[in-house]
Amino acid sequence: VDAHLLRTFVTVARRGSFSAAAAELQYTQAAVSQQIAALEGDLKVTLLRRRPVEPTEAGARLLEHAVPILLRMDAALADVTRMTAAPAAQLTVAMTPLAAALSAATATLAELRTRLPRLDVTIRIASREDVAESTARGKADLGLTDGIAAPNDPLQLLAPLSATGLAEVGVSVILPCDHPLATAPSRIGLSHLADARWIDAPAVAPTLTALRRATGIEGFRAACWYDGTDTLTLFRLAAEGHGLTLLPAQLAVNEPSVTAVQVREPRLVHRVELVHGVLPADSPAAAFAALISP
Amino acid sequence: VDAHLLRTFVTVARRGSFSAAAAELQYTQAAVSQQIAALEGDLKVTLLRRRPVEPTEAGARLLEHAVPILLRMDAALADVTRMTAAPAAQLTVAMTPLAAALSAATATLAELRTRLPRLDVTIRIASREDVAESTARGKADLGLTDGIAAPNDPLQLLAPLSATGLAEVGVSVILPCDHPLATAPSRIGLSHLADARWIDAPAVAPTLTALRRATGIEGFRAACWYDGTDTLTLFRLAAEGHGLTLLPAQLAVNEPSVTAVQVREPRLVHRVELVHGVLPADSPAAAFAALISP
DNA sequence: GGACATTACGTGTTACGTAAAAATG
DNA sequence: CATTTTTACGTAACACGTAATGTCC
Repeated sequence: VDAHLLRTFVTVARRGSFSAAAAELQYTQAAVSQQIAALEGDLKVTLLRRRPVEPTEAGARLLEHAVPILLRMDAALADVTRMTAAPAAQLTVAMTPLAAALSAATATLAELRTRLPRLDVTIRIASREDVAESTARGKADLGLTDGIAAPNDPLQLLAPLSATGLAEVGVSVILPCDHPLATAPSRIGLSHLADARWIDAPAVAPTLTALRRATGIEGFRAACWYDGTDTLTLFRLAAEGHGLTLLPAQLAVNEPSVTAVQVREPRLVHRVELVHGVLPADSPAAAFAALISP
Repeated sequence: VDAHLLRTFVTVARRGSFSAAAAELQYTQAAVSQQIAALEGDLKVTLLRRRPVEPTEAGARLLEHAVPILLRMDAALADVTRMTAAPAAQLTVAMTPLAAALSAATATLAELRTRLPRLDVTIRIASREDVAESTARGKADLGLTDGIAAPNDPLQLLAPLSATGLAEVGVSVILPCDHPLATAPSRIGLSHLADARWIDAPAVAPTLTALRRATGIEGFRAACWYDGTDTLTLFRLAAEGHGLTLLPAQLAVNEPSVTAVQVREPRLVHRVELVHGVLPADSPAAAFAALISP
């Protein structure tokens, strides 16, 4: 039961093919076959059905563990090596679209760029998963992520990272201007909207799963899916009545086709957090964190 | 960067000795030395100071990752093998003292014992860490743990386990009868007590850390530590004025020397959760879970 | 000097690649 | 029949044990 057997198992399951996994991992097909056989022999369970290659029930269960394990091993490696690595002349910050919009991060990075001209600053806008994963794996020095939560509650992140809260703003329901509720009282309870049509836009807005968890209400079923990261597109979908979505009011002020109605109950905030592994002293990453966190 | 290098590293760090770790892991001292050398070579960092053997800064950081990684690997192994293993004639349930007191678990187990006389039922009372860990590792089939949280909020468990809430009761401050607050209004706000003397009894009562997290208030400093698992002893310590503690009121009714004053604010509950990995259908564990959960 | 960690060296196992066989659609 | 996985086998690397050497209280 070795770690890199898990890695090839995960790769085979993801790619759905022994040969493809072998190519990705720089192995022979035969080697991959042997590794899977060894793993199945150790556990005395069939993990994959062949032709087509897909995980069995036991394999699926193992995947649920293996993916976080491998992520954490990469994080451990990145964390430890970062402690000794020379302070790089490079700073990569990954952030979700809303984290960028709701924090002073991009402005602070611009400031840092002028103050340290020799520093190579890179910004990566990505989904929440990508931000957490690339920060944990050390592909980014810092991450900025967002989500909804009760006031002062930290976000629940999957990856093993330190986190500090940066900002909290109220959340609002984005409605088409001609929606019946748009002219209603300026604040609204979410419980009345659990049965409405919602847009699931996990890369931009809070996920509906997070919404259910934060409110404790089932419902919030998706009528429309949007996998992109563009806020404008999301507004247009909302304006055209494809469903509701939850965004900070300040983002909607310049959008004439939609109205933002603040959520009164339950008490929720849209929260931005800075996440990071080890921050070596005197590193650009530590400088940025110090600039942005107070 | 192999998993079992991590295992020997953790063992060496815990035991504080290469030879002791070698004895525990059934290796030669030389083998352990080589493994640590290999790990340090891979990471290009010194992980341990020798004589005395203690982790360096980098080593300490690695430990923070390594321990959960190894726990999760054991959990993965236990989970997958449990899916195929024959339904055992044995049922081991680990629980914290308060989980036992606040749930019908022991009664249900007694019932199960009479209904399935051939079943070998074992109860293990242990600390929260032990319950979580032994359940994750498969040493126990099920665990019952407790803690304080906001109403309907799940407990935050470290181990990778499924959890279902079983019970929630109000929390009360346990005071000596002659305490000034004992005769005061029957409900009290916790914020007034942040600066009081508290007893840290992590195995029985909620940990003070959990208290700070749940209330968002710093403070709750310990004036007295109790590592045991006995509720009566904790009551005596509270009665003698060594400090306050937080327990469900119903446990104090038969204790003449202490009074329980319910906590009014913030809204907190003492919550009991059933935790488990995979529950094979038709297993005694699944039967118990079905009996106790609705 | 004694306990403990490291280095040196020999050996058995393992893990991979090449190549041939089997299986599946 | 072609593509993909499995099996067979040779080789090279590795990881461990034994034993000798080094090092710190």
